[in-house]
Amino acid sequence: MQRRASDTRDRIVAAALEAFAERGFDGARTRDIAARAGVNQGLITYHFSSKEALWKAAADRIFALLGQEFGRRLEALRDVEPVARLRGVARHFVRFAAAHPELHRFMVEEGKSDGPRLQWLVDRHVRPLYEASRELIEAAQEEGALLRTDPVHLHYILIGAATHFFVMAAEVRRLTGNDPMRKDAIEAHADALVSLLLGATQLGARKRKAG
Amino acid sequence: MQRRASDTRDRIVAAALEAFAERGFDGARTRDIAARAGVNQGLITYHFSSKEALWKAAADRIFALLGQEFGRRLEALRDVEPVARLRGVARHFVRFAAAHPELHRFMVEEGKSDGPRLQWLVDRHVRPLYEASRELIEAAQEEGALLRTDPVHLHYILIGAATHFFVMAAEVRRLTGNDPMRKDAIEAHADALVSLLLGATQLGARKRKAG
DNA sequence: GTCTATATTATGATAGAC
DNA sequence: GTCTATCATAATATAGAC
Repeated sequence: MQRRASDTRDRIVAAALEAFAERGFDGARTRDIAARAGVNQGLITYHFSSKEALWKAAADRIFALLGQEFGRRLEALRDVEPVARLRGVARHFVRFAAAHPELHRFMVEEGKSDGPRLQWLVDRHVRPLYEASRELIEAAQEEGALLRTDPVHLHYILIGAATHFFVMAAEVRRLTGNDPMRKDAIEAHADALVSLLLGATQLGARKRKAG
Repeated sequence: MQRRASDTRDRIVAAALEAFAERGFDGARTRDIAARAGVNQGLITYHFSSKEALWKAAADRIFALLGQEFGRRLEALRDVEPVARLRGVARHFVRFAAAHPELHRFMVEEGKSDGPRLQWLVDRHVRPLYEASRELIEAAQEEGALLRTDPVHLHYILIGAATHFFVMAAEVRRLTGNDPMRKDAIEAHADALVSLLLGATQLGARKRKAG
């Protein structure tokens, strides 16, 4: 019984995440979410008291997955030098963006205009990730391997560059006829991003710290 | 009379563009658009037969502005070498993204999921711009100044990197306390992007002009 | 826990006064 | 051209059967 309820809750949250990412908070319809989850609309009010509570559960779900993935990744990369660590994180981030474009669609929906939902998101999820990102960036900058600019610019450049191709997957498909979610396309995108960010500075901005 | 009607029409379209960019097609309310334009809701149906027609007028408005701006820019840069041309266009693109974040918010709203509106957008506005972008990229690649990857990756990397910082302006403000739309922030963002993209040195990228 | 109603509100579009 | 008033529909949230 409790097991079954938990499954239902989970299916609703997963469906809600998709819907909120695709159409935004206002655009998403609870009836549509219920239909995607294969349950009745009344159940949403039962498991979550309101649309906003459901939205928060959806946000928590995808950020939990992100944190889990990158916690593992950072753990594995703990002992390598900062540049290789940033390279590994950037590549992993591209793969995550391709596997879960709903995260970035969700974020763009809310990050555009201010309001209580954005405030909640920034306080609860965005700020910790931003601090971690900034640490990676600053460490790479101290090694002389990364452009010395205010990390906030590099942070948003990295996110935008890594995710836009997948966020706009439908446009890419219509424009090119190819699927951006194909494995080779994902890896090509990661290659390009990492090269631009860390690898291909022709004029020698890169400086090795030690051997 | 006709002059006044034209003004009203224009105010409605401008308000609609903001609303559609912020909340998407479904999220935007015609009553809210009317309020922003300072007119009655009934007038929208008078000037535009439907919400969708208003949406198309809003898209045409912002893409006309973009085409106008970049037509001028490309004209001015016609005789310079491809690398400098791409550099100039990229810098100008960052400034445009800061001045008109509504374009990219609007595009993300529609580019996420397929449908008749996206099809209309791609056929009418996106494809011509993509072809022009690809020409610039390929010319710079032939000079050996730009990473040799499928231009589609560089195109979306460029757009994402240039615009995300401004698309997410509200998040940036909450996160950092600073306004990404300030002139120095815009130029710093453009500097960072151009440096990463074309491998320019941190210091003298802007001083070197044609020749 | 899950469903079938239904209450209440807000939406896009219309009709008609001025 | 612009407004007020209203229709028909669809939204979230609620009530209550099972």
